[in-house]
Amino acid sequence: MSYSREKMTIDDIAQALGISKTTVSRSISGKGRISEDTRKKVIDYIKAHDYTPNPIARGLAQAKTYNLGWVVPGDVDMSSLPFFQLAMIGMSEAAASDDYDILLTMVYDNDISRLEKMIKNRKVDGVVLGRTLEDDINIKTLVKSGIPFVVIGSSNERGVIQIDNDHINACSELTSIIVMKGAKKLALICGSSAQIVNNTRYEGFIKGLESRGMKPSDALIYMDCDTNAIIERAVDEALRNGADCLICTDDHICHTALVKLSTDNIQIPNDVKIASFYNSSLLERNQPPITSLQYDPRKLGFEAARTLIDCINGKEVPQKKLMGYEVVLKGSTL
Amino acid sequence: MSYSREKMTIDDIAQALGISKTTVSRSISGKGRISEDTRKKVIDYIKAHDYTPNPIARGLAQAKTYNLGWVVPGDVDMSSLPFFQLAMIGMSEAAASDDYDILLTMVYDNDISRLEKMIKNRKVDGVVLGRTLEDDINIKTLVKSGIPFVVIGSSNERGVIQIDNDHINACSELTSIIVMKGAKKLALICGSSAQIVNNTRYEGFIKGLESRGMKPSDALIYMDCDTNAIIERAVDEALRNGADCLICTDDHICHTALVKLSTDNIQIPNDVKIASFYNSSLLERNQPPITSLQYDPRKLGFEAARTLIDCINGKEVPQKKLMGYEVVLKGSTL
DNA sequence: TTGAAAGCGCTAACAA
DNA sequence: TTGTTAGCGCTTTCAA
Repeated sequence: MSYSREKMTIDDIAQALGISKTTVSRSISGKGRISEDTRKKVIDYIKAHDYTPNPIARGLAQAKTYNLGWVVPGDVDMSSLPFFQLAMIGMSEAAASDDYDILLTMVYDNDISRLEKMIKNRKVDGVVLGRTLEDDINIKTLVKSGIPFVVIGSSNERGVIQIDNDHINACSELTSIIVMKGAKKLALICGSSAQIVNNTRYEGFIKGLESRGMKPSDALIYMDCDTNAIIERAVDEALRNGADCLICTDDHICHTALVKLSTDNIQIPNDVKIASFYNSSLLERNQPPITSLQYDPRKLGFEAARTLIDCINGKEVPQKKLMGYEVVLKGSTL
Repeated sequence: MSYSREKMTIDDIAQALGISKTTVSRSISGKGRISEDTRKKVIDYIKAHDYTPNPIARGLAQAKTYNLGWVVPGDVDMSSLPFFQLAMIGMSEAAASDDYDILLTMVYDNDISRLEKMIKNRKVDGVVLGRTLEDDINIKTLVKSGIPFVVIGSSNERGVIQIDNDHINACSELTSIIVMKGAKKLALICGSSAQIVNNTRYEGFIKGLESRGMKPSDALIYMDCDTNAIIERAVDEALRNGADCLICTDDHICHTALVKLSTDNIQIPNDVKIASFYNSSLLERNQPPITSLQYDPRKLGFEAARTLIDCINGKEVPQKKLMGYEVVLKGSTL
């Protein structure tokens, strides 16, 4: 294969074959009626001469870019990095199979100018938002712009297409199992309630309790554990109040809790059990291994891109799609 | 701000202001001589009406895309995901400040078709390759294509612009310190020699030994520890041969070694010391904490993008740029 | 089934 | 300093 930079155009092909540009264009796109003969002639010529249409020109003519925007927060903690990377890989697979590319944009809590610019510049045909917040300015911006978009996560905003893990049932199931296995006093150590996913996990937790005939008040709930200090304090307090199992909403929290427990010489699972509603490599080598929920971020990204492309092409898509999960029981809740 | 999709063009502005398209274009780009008066008039109008030029059209006219390609392996192990994510964030910062966007491409060991396509489609003005291999097909492809590109990592290929961590000095320094602190028999557990970085780390290790008057043969060297089984065997053998310190070339290896040591009930640092040539969050919560090298992948990405943009603009850039590091001594080598 | 011609929105020679 | 005029490479009416 040669990547000759000297560009062959649709015109060259037309001339070489003694037909018109239009015919060549139609043969390539498959639009409009064309005789099989000429069509084959064109295709063969293209293959033989290794021609690639210029997508920029096509973009100008069709007002399309064949790019999908991928919007991720630029200031997340280390432990959620793999999630975004995997979702991106999934997206890229779905996109590639439809000849779309992924255009990356970073947003920050106090600065979404890059997203605004990407939209105004019309550099993408649609957008996937990698994470949702309560009262999300990114979503508002996207809605207002009228550009097709899909979010990974859930949203209360009207009409937003959502691809999410089935957090409610997953968290509920894990909670329920833990209660069934004998835990009497659960403590939920929950991350920032600004992130919708944490509220969803909270709901699942409650649902799990109730499925076992317990009430929210039977548990110890610590919301908005944003910093390591707050997490440690929550762990402390939970133990003092007689918690026999700590449930962490993500692995960063769980990790911090584990460090705290280890420092205080508290044994798992003998002194207290622990589980996490999200698992990453951070926890996998812990001794004992940590009971947790397992999702597939890659699939999430894949589905988001597929759905977005359908949107762009004007197909009907479901407003919300939930992906599966696995409950992985390990030594930390024996 | 309004994202009105009804597109204003340069023509509309020209007409509204009673001047020509050219003048408008020149006012915006700053190219060519223009009176301050008309220039200001145009700029004001644009601001007042919230006009944004269509980059696709500009791209077609200038044969530029204002996109940088970001090429990453799609099949890496979990532990190196954060590295790529951070490098990407850095890239995106540098790109944004020059009004470039990042276009993502995934490559696989046995399939670089996405990269080839990105190049042939002319969807990017240049490319950053996120990792280098010995005899790298991606690099060969890029060289052949003639497109400007920069690699993160090192390469033996002629004329390739490289941005890399200063692995040699970093690894040498860490090795040297460990010897100085009393280690007599070092074992190097090294990853795949298909990745250039591992060979570079090996070199640094040797250099460190020699700086203390030791010879390579004074150490135990295990190359190509690609799988967990091989790593564990290497650990086993090293200990049997009297190693008093294991040096792992990356944190995945280190992690696996730690699990093995823990299983075998071998105490760190009393029975054996351990250190890693690369550190990620995987290791940070280990007890005892692990001595390791610390780099800044974000800076690496930033520098790569900056350099690439300079390349694209025809500036002279250094063939190779090395970034700093920190040696972080922790309890695992006490 | 095919072609001519206009146009997508911008840039850049060349003139004036 | 400004304007005229061709394009950039492709798609898409409209006619033939």
